[in-house]
Amino acid sequence: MLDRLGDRWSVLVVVALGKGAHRFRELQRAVPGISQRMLTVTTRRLVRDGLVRRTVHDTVPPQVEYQLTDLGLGFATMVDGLAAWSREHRPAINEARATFDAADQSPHPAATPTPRT
Amino acid sequence: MLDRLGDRWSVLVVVALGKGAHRFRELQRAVPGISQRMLTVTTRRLVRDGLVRRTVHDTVPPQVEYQLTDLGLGFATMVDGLAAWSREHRPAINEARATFDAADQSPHPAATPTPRT
DNA sequence: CCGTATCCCTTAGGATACTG
DNA sequence: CAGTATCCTAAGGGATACGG
Repeated sequence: MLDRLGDRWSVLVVVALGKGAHRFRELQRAVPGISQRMLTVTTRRLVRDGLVRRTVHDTVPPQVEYQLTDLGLGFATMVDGLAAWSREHRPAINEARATFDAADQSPHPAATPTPRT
Repeated sequence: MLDRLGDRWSVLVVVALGKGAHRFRELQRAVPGISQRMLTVTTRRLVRDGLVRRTVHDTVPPQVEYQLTDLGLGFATMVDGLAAWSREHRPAINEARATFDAADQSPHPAATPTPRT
């Protein structure tokens, strides 16, 4: 499944569905920036992997509902763990990036005695 | 960091470094299939994010060592959790895929039975 | 409303060659 | 050994238009 993680949209859709079942349009609004095409592609992939169940209500205006399966729920839980970790450590990462970027943007200052503090 | 997860090579490199420090070439061998270019790109990204520390030993044949920082170690732990989960559930996912694939390949047995081999 | 199919552009990333 | 730079192809993904 590490390859499914490599799929940015899949992760976001799973997170969105973790908050409850959604219809197609709802889901699109719940995942800002996703195009109609990618929503279709992503949902199909998730359904195929057994992480999401797709229910079609054959009403007058077509209505399709997407919800996590037990498997998908487990996956969502794992992803939430990752998300929590990333939130917790984002500051540290941002600091590391800032330090790194500052470092190689001053290639040749007369004296750069490792400016610390 | 969810975007770093979306980076397949980053994950694999972190996992490899989770087993100990490595030199450039060693790392390349430890991550089957990665090209020299992607190894460079990936390691730089990880160093920038503060997940990996890069140590240059200025010996006659250049020698560079990569190792996880504490931050990287925490990340590696999370990823291991994911990997464990995926291993545990791979059978279920494969079954779901097989079922799905079998389902939409026999839509209408009456005519045009989708000549497959 | 819920998709599917087409066009098209941007990017990831492999192969290769060269420097320190 | 450890990269860096260049080239080039394939895949990802947005915009749009059409079918059920």
